[in-house]
Amino acid sequence: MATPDGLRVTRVSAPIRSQVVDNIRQAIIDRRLLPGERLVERELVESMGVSRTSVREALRELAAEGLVHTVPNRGTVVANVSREQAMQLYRVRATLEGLAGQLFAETASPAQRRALKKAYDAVVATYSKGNSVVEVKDRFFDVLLDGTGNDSLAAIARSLHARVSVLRALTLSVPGRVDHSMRELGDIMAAIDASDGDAARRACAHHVEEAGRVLSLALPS
Amino acid sequence: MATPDGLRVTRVSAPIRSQVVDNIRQAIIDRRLLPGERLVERELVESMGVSRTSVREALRELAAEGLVHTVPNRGTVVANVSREQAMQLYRVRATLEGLAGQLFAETASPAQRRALKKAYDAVVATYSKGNSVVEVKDRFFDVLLDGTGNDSLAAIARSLHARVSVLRALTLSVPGRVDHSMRELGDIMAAIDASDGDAARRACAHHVEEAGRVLSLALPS
DNA sequence: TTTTGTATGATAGACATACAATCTGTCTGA
DNA sequence: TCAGACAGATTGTATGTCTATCATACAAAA
Repeated sequence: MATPDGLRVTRVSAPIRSQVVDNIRQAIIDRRLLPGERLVERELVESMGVSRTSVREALRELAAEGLVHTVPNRGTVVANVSREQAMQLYRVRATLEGLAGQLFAETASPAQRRALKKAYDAVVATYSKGNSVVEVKDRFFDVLLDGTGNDSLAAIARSLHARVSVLRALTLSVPGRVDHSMRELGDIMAAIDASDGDAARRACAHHVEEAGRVLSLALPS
Repeated sequence: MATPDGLRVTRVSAPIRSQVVDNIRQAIIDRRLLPGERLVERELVESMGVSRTSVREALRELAAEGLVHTVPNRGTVVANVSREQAMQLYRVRATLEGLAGQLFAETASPAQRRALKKAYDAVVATYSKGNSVVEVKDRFFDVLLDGTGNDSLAAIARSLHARVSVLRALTLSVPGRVDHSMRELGDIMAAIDASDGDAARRACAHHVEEAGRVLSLALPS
């Protein structure tokens, strides 16, 4: 039977616990919850108006994602990414986003390329105005990951991105970083425009590696 | 105060929940639980002798790992890896294990290299006897991951490995695959012996890609 | 003064129970 | 035949209880 995607019914009632997961995850990514901050079950229960069951199950999910740490009998805290761990994560991210860039350059559809170009233009426009490029750059990489045709890769890359997002404030505070970053983004765009998979891979990997390098300078060792 | 590490008390009792996680995860990896099989909470409660709370929290962790799927109001099943998803996962694995091989070749200590050589010899010996090389080969890659010095990479690679392990029976059933596999392993070992990071990366990636290619032939499309 | 012992409070870990919500069949009656 | 009602099974959520562990404070002893 032909079932057009347009008719597909999205599940209306998401479990409460997944809303709890999303709330806490977003709060961590947005730095409303800072590394090391305790996530006391009772407080979460009260502030979110759900049962302890839902809160605990949500915390298990987040722990498995690596966004929080649970110490037996002591509770859960927002994961604190050490300097060394940050370097490790950036190394993995560089490799994976390199793969993402390559796949996009090699396989993305015209529509996906147009979407990426649009996202890129938004980054440039925001940069020109002197505003923070954080959101638009996230959007750019979101589009890029979607265009890889590899959902597993996208999911893993996004997960890693979330885990290091707690450090993002540091990266951006480094003077001159944003300018370099823009140039690297331009290189990525150029390689993709040329459908040069190998160049796209190198450009994406380089972009993340540079961010990691800058971060290592800004991080308290 | 000098506190020798030898006196440190390791946590005796892991949380029951994590034992439940380990049990189910191992059962999935060992194919005692097959893809699609339902994980009914009540049955798990009875068979493992723990409360429903512990079982549910364990299932949340496994779901976050991607080893099981939870459909709201319908329950949890062992994750079924589609052909396409398998290809995606192998692509990511190839990249990550390539990175692992490179890091090992470039940074592993002499002791770690000896351990890897030992694991390699065990694979060869088992192969010569005509026995299944599954376990010894897992051991080989375990040692390799440990020697990368990148725990984050090791954790992610192991997680991916677990997710595709449900398909392993298929890969091994392909005639001639084991011989090819042994040759690829030899290439990896040679590159690492030569401390040639780039060659090790290519050899490791190639090994996984070949496994994926063979799998794609064996998989019901 | 420093160390050791003890009390206490806060919190998580685990369990049992209860009930609501949802899905999956089966059965019924038009 | 088939829509709809119905029952059973299972998950989703909430709640109360008890225990284990940790942090802290403070008293007692050396």
